[in-house]
Amino acid sequence: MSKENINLPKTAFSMKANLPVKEPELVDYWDKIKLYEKLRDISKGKEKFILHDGPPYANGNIHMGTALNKILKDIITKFHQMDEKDSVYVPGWDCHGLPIEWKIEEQYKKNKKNKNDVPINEFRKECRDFATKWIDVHKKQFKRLGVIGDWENYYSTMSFDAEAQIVRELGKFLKEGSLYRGYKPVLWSTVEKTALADAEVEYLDHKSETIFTGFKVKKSNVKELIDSEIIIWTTTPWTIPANRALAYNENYKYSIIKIEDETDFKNKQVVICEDLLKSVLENCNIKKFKIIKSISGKDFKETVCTHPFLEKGFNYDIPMLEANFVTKEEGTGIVHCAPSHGPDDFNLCLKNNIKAEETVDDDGKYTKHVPFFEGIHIFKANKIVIEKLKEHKKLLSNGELIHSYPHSWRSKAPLVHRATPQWFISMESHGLRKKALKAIQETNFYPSKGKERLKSMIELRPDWCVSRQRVWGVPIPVFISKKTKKVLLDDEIIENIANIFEKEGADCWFEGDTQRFLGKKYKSEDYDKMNDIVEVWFDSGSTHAYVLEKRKDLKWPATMYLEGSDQHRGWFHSSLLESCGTRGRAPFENILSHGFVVDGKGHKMSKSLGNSIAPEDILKKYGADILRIWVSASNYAEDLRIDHSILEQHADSYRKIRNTFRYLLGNLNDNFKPIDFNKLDIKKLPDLEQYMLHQLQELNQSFIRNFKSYNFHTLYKDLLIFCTVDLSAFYFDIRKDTLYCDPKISEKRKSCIQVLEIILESLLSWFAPILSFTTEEIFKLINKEKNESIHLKQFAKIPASWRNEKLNEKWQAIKKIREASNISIESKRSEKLIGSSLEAQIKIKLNKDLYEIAKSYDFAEICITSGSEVSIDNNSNNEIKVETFKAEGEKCKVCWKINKGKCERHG
RNA sequence: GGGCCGGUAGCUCAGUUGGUUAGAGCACACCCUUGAUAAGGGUGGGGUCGAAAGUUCGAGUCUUUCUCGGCCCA
Repeated sequence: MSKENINLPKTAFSMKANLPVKEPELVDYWDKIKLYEKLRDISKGKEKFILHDGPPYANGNIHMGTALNKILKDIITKFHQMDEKDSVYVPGWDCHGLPIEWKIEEQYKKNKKNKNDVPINEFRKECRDFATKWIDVHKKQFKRLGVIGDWENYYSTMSFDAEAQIVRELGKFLKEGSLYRGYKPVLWSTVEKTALADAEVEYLDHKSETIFTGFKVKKSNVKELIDSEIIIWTTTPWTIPANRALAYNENYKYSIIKIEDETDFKNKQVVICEDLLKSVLENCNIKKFKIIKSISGKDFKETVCTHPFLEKGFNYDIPMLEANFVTKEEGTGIVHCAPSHGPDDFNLCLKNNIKAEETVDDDGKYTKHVPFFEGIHIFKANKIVIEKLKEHKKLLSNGELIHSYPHSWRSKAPLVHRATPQWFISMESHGLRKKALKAIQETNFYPSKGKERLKSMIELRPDWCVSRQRVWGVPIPVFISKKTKKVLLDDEIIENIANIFEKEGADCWFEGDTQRFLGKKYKSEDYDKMNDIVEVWFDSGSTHAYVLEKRKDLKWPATMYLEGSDQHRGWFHSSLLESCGTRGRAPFENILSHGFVVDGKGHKMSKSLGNSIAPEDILKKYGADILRIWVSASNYAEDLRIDHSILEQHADSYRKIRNTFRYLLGNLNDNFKPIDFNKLDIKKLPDLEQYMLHQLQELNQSFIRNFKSYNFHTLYKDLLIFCTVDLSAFYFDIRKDTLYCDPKISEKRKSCIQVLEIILESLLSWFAPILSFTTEEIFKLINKEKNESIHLKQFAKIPASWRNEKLNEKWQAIKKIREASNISIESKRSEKLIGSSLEAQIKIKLNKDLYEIAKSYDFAEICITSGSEVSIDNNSNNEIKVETFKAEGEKCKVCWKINKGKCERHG
């Protein structure tokens, strides 16, 4: 008999995947058949699963983090879609904000153009065009990853309806009274001339000039303190001119000492925290001194000092105030307070009725409120301050310090705290903090540790500063009365502004007629129009209002928000606050957060380390399905490692899975007839087939459990092990004989084919959310119908009746015997007595219990040998004993089994 | 500098309330197969659980310190 007469596998599904070429074709196919529309059509009326997209910033090519995020979202939406839900995914983009503004400014600089010469709306248009361009690039890149969504009708924070709704949302806070105009120190960049958001700040090493200086006591309840100098240490000498107070800790002890060295401070009494005395004296190189008195921090009560620059016109009182933020970590245990240049200072002074005022202007120059220094830039003031202190014999010591200091992430310029008029949303005035904390309790977090993380941030955060002194954003829609200086509060006006924005976009705020915003009710000449814009976190924090609520295909609240774990402070945070402030609850029911992409060693990716890896390169070399496997196989609750060797491993796994499908398809000759699982009479199937269906049922159980709890790496691992261990090394291997060598009409072979069909259909559906391209390739091969897609299907439904615990126990025993047989066969193989296992004949001796199970099975078939004997062994302690002999006789030309006589099947 | 999270075989991950020689898949080595062949099968080696100290009869699993890494904050 020749090869033509046995049933060898035959399929058009090649082992060479060629994903980088085939995947883009499938992307086109999905476009062509309008997959997204079809999905919506077939899902009408079903329960909605809404994963609301956190908008990426429309700037630059996607990186691994973005790819991870989008693939994870896609996997989840597909899982729910195939679980019979209407799983709608609307991608969105974050468009306003400083980074884009900066890009355009950079272009101006290159072209020697001055931003101030350009009409504001021309500038805004360039920003808008820039964002639009990148949305387009991102869209293509995301689609290439296999992400299915409403790409035609995406949302963006710069669309007119978004800009209008952002105004309405702000209006709600304004009306309520929780949006207020405050005067607070914020981190300010004198280069960009704006306040910066937390996210725009980065901490870099910075060399600061440090000084020890003294404030002379003018009034005190402790007589030894009078005329003593209270010593402070600061790393920002330029804030000395803005000093208004000193802070001490009432729990500390302080020493009054008399300096006896030959210095400017000779015979002066100075005050330093007792525990810091040694280090301060060392730093100031003071050798000779006398301790006059030790006092408690409490004794500073009602003490008043004078300013070191008293003689330069700084003739106001400097009170000493109690503050628990004073620590013994560094300095002198007394902290100088400039309320316009530090949040702690500001709060302490506010509590004690010392108002902050504008001491430094937008450019970083001292204002008229500061005597002597007016007009000097603060970054040039350190030297002058030091010089003048010296001149007035107030400089105890000075030096330099390299420490971590806030910088602008764009310009890298050091930042300063500066009190400016800003708009805030109060955390307390209307119970926002309380509402938000309650909303967190009502939300499910994956992984659960996210809950605590978000909670602790909300508990501690200060009021939300929502204003920015920039151009590219949504204007804060506020008019202030010229006469009363009060904010105009009128719903009609807010709605009027929103309506105009809806039609024309927010650009119209900045030029043209102001009166039309005010309608007929108010006169524009009576009001000042604010020109601040809203910070971008408010934009994206409001997406639930202009996307979830506005679109009929979505629902509010969303089922899930999914982002990187950094968004606990970002989008999760701002969305929570915005929604709790305006609607009293969170805009999401579940939050899933994922870790960061790091290199193979767990280090963050950076250009300087050269350990980055671009999605584009992975797509070119491996294909999106490999990247999708990487996402599925990694534990997103932690950081996700990636490098070429890790991808290589996953590519190997991919080949195993692909080969499993190839075996299935080959034996079915690419002919697939769906089977009604419920009508299948499994009792008519051979024992092994029943067992495989039992396994499939078990796999189905764990599959459902794992996807409902978003445990994808466990889910993927289960599927992979099923392919390699249960199918390839077990079922497929055993059934090769039947499939290849039995006639097509054989019942046994037909049963096996049925089971192969069931396995193929099940695996195809279970792998579809992960291997979106490969499963589609297979699906198209076995489904000749046009315009169809695996992604329009649902998960295979495995009847619970396929579960068979008794049978499972039996097969566990059989597998043990099979293992023992393999070890025995291997020993003969290493002796070169046999090669293939078909050259072997095995004798199996079992204890009574195992014998009862095994006696009715054919172990030649199960162990793929030419013969087997099973007997009971009452005399041994071993439960299983296997002996292997060389099979004797003739090799059948068809099934290659060695028989003493003729082959039973093939003559 | 502070807060939170994490460090189990080369890789990706399991390890229930602390309890027998720490598991799986992949990778690796060797062998077999050449009728799943840019495949398949078998056997096997490999971790003392980031480090140290402690609690305990007993710790990967509890405590402390340290270390490395990540995120957030200053």
